[in-house]
Amino acid sequence: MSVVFAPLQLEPAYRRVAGSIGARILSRELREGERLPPETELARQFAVNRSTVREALRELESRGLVQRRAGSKLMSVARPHQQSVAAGVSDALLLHDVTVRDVWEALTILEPQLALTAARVRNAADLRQLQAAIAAYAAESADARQAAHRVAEVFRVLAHATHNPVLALAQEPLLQLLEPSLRVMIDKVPQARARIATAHQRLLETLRGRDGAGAQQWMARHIRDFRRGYDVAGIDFEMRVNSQALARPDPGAARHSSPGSLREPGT
Amino acid sequence: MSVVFAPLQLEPAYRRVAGSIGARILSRELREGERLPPETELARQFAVNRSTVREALRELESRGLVQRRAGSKLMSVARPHQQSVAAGVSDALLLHDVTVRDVWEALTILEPQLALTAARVRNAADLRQLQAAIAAYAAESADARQAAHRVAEVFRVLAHATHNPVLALAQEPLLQLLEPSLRVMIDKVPQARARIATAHQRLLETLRGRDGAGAQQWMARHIRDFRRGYDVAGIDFEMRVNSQALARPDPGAARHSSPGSLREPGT
DNA sequence: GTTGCTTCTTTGTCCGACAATCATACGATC
DNA sequence: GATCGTATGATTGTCGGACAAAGAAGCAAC
Repeated sequence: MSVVFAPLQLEPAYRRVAGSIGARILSRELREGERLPPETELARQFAVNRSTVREALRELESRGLVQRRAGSKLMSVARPHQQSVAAGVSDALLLHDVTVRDVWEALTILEPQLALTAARVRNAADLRQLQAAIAAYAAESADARQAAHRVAEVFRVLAHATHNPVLALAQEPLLQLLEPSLRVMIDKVPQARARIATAHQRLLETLRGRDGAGAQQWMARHIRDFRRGYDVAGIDFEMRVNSQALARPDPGAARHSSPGSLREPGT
Repeated sequence: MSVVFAPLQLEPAYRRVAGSIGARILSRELREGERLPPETELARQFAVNRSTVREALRELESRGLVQRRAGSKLMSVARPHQQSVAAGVSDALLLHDVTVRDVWEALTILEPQLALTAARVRNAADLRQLQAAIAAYAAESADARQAAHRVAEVFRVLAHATHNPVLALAQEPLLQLLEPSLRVMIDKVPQARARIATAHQRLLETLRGRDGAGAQQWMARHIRDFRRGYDVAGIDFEMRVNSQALARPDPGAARHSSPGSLREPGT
């Protein structure tokens, strides 16, 4: 074993095609919304078969870099959607045996800081959105599934209020992993709903008053409450997060206040 | 517009095939390492053409759910690799116009908490890894590119020491986005290397002594130093993070101490 | 034990084909 | 003039078949 060679790797054509197109999108040479040539044309340009192009397109599609706009046949360049990216992260974490404790601990670390930041930089529109999201939670008290979803939605709006896409995207997988167990907790612990509502109100007040420290504290308490609720509900903290019912916000539904784009164009 | 219908969406076959296989992996019905049947066999079972199966496989492949093991032709079930998942997140953030400030702010929020947690739960092996990573940085003082990479590596080891895959995976995109600008900073600011080395030493000491508060403080200072370095280097904080030279840890290289699996089997 | 050969399997890629669907243009109808 | 129906062309989704290249496995030869 004195002479060693690096394993030379010839990538298959479909991956090189995907890489080539992907690189152009990443470098912004192809802009968002721009339409890709038809498959036959791509095949001609790359001098490969259409089947090869199609395999490449499937890869780009699942990376969220290209997308078919509703009612159109041609692919167009897209920016990966927050929730689909987060779904990939959730899947990965799921398969890596993440426990409820792991998710809860991450929330403990992230959310209070997030609330603190939001309290500092939030604007009037953020406040309105937060109020709306909180009201939506308060209005929905029947279905535990819905309620859990609304709680997650409040977190989303809060993250959005930080005006930092990095934070919003870092949080999203946590919410997706949290929701299933949260649903069970809300279902089993009667007093949970009221306690959550109270926390929401306090958060809204502190954000309104730009009271960073207060927001931080109330968020910390909010998250700590989750843990107590889990204990009462008899949810094992060391259990792997539930794979069955992963909460994926419906990508086709634009009716929520949830931000589809990570950052609004005007900022 | 009184009568409305939901748009009925018939998914194409290749996506249903991918979904079907993917669901079985997610539900752990197919276990990691298990080999998938050959494409022709899959085509037979799903009663579709092999081309269709191949398109489905490309999607699963790019989601990291299946993988070809070195020197094997058959696909085998895999767990998405931390760094490939994070690369997807990085791409998304890049295209969403994330600025250096956004990344730095997220680091400010996440890293001190991460250090605090690591100081609490780290074990002897973590300490050794951290020491090794820090030594690797100290040894490499020529190439700014290498140096930036080693700094990121220290962060990775630290996150690993929290024994929480969620935190490790949340951090990874930040590191990938940070590295290019960090490289420039280290290159342009002579005193940066020494300051980083000092921070590393303090971090190591505090972790050794399980001094959570100390670790938190030194990490906060470490990150704050980055900002000062950026100012000195004349890096515009409002600039979009550099797309060209995204730092992707070489996936084929297992020589680092960096954890390939998010969670070690024994935990 | 290594080397060389053969056979089989499986993938990567190609070619050609066709129905279904969308875009567009052009009349026909009210 | 606006709406509808229809013809036409472009494009995708899917299919069938084909073949070279590369591992895998077995077996013989050295």
